[in-house]
Amino acid sequence: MKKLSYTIKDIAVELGLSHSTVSRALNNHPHISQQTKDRVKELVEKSDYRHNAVAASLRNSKSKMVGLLVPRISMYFQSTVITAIQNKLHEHGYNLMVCQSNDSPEIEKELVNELFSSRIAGLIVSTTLYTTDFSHFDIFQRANIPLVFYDRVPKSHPAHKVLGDDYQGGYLSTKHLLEQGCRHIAHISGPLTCSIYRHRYAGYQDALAEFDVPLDPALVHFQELSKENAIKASEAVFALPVRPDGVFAGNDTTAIGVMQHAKQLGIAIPSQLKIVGYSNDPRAEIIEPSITSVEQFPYEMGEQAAILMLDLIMDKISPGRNLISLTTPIELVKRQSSCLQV
Amino acid sequence: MKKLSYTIKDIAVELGLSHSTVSRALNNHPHISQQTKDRVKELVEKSDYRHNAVAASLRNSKSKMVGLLVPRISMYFQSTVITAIQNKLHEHGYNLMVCQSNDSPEIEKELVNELFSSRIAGLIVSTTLYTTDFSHFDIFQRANIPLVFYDRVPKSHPAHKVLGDDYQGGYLSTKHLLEQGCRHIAHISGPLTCSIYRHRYAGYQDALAEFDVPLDPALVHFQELSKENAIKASEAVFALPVRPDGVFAGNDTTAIGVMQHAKQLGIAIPSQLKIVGYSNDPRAEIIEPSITSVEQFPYEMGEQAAILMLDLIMDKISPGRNLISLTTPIELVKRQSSCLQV
DNA sequence: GCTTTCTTTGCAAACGTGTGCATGCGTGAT
DNA sequence: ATCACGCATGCACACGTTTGCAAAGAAAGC
Repeated sequence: MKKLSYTIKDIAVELGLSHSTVSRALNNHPHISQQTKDRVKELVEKSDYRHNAVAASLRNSKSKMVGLLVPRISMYFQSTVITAIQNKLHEHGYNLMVCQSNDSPEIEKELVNELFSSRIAGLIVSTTLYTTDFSHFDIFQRANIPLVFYDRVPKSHPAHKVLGDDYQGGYLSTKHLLEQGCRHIAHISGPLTCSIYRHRYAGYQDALAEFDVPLDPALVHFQELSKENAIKASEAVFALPVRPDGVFAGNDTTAIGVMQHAKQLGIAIPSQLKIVGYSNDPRAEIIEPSITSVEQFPYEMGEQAAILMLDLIMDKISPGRNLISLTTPIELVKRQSSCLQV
Repeated sequence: MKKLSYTIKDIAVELGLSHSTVSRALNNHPHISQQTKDRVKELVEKSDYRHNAVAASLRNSKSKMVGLLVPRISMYFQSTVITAIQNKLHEHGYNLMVCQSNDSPEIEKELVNELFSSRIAGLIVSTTLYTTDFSHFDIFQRANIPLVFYDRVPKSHPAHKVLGDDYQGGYLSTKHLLEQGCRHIAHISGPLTCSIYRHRYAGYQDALAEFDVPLDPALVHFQELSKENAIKASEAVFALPVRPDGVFAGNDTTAIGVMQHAKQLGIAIPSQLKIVGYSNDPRAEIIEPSITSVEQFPYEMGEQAAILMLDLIMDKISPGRNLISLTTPIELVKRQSSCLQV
């Protein structure tokens, strides 16, 4: 009980065996007698010996760790996805190494290399808002290590993807506002370098076109979705000669910011202004009036990404050229902010 | 460009050097000529070689990975702490392996062993609600691997700790309600197996005593802090012959549940009932009326835990005897739910 | 009793990196 | 010419585990 670390050699000498026998006993190798296995496992149980995953990983060139690279851990959507991924991986004996890029492409690139250094079994990624060059991820594909993108995915980069139906989210939100009578719908969303915002914008455009409502560039804002930016954009659109009667926001933080600003201006919601947010943040149903939002089912999305990753690791998927792209459905949750009657 | 993994040997033969020279060149060893270092680094730059942290970790018995074990990732408090820890560790070249126990002591024990298996440089833990036996953590101390608990910490187990001032939080919350005139203050909180709830309860008791208000056992509920449980406890206390005029809730989810239930009963807030929550969840300031809550500064707490961990790893602060216990202050954020005037 | 077969175990190499020690080379002093 | 010395590099082993192969012993068939 005085050593700092114990190895299979220690228990081998203790039992008068070779370390190979101990290794095989612990791995339930069929050529080892039951008696020996029992002796080994009994001693291991009551000792401070713990399997050294580092040594095993080196020897096998196999790892039980999956990397996860996200822009920010503490956003509601992301932390729920992480929860799901962690639970699902743990079910299958895998661990998770979590890194955050803080939406900086430089940090992202650095972390990709660090994660590769750790010889992880696979990498799951949601990119930064500004990642347009995806070549730093290619090392994983060249090394034949599974790589799965989710939510924020590369534009035209060949890779496995799990994504929400952002086009449909944008389309349904805008259509809903149009059906509620809105004709001047502002769109305050994130930078178009990012896949999800491009798709939502496309849905917004198509819905407008369907209702023969012309797109007014003055009503469209794209920037990082902070509360401050939300208020700035809000000030801009409410200063226009024709005030908007609807807002489709890129997330719920923005929707909340717009709503609070509108309240200050004395604009009645939903009668004078209707608002739709995105992601169905817990705050959306708590605020008054409650905010209509697009549910993305982040837990299910995380599970899908994890399952896809596990399948890729286990080689259950033909390793050839077939790239998998899963789209998880969204659901428009209608609340008071956009409907006179709910 | 056809191999799957490259090693220092590959670039050694490419340059006509030995792998030891390459290793030393990459580590900036002083005995290697600048010319050789440049040649090595140039080739490494343009190749697919990446340092193998697994092999280095085995050779050095040193790791650049810190483990984090939390009950649930996606709670606001925890995900903020994780964000802080990850950022701080990354500043110093360390990575983070995140596991969640889902508040199950069995899973926690299992994960502690898995984390040890990965030969992490240190472990940061917030325990489950029900962990009363902490012996599964001892292996880290016996192996001289830094171990830091935060928030939910062991009762009388010798270990480094970073904790919020839960006693003060409980005391100030209750005192505030008393000062606002409440005399029948319900306390709906988490299981007393968990340190933080014990401390908050002690603060609650002391504040009551200070105002000569007797503790009414019927007003005190301890269970897992879900919304469902909040409503159940709420129903119980509002069915009492003397209705409570104040509620000190163990978290904001509970405070929200109580508030919504009270609204349904037609109880006016804050005039007939005053409510204080805990953790200052983003929802607390958004709901109407906004909820008074205890800010725990989770980002600062995470940073402190990470800094302490890094100090332990680097300085090897004599890990046996001097146990460090840091208490981060709290702040009562007064809002409409508890004050007639704000 | 001898050979074959099966069961159980040990030996030694390998994974990729880091490092103590030895080695070789060039320079300058004696 | 010899020696000492500093500099740059190579050799070989170690970290702890897994695994192909060999081997020893027992059981079984002739």
